[in-house]
Amino acid sequence: MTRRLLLSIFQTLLDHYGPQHWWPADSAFEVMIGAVLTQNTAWLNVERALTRLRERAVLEPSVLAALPLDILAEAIRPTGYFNVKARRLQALSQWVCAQGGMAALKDWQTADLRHGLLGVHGVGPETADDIVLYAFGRPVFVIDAYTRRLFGRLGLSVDGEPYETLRARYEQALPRDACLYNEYHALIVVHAKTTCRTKPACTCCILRKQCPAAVTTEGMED
DNA sequence: ACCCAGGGTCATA
DNA sequence: TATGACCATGGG
Repeated sequence: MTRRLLLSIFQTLLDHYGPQHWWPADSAFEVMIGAVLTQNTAWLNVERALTRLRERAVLEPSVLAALPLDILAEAIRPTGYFNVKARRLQALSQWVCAQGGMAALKDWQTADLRHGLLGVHGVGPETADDIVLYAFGRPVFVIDAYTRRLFGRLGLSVDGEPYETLRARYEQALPRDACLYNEYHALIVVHAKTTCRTKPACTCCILRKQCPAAVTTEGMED
């Protein structure tokens, strides 16, 4: 696993798509809410739900923590899984309040933040890392389905590797830089949304140069 | 009509 | 530990 290769891939994506300035939100707490709402859900629908929450003036830990579940579920209806996510948002909001609010959480160590978030119902590894990186600006490398697919195609991982294995490997290979991880994950997502989903894409996209497998699979694509 | 989207939990073997 | 069912709306 070469740092050079990972940085070269990053540079190619950055040159092509430009800085993404993630996460799109007005506050750290809104990042947390968005992270839960976007679970297996298109971001457009998350924006609709966030707008509805804003209209109802409930985008605050103490308010959300006490909001009746049916009201909350109705507000986030556009994201799908609204009953499930209503409970998750409430659990997360109650946890934030119990820890003394967002300001108190900003003093926590990165590992404690991660561990604490993972203890909240409905917050798994990816959602926790989205929050740690994009709400608190800590250097954790987020692994999502796009990351798995891209790095898999580039020959940097194999199918079925556990989340922690991948995260540890990429964090070890790259400098521990929150700004780098921020842009890298955002660029992977943007790239995935604007490129082919079904083909071994590195043979037909801007990352062709960096893809060792492109040599062996060359000619198989149209 | 189909597939999938910036996942996670829970029950089962 | 490893699958599978389930959650559910909206866009292409």
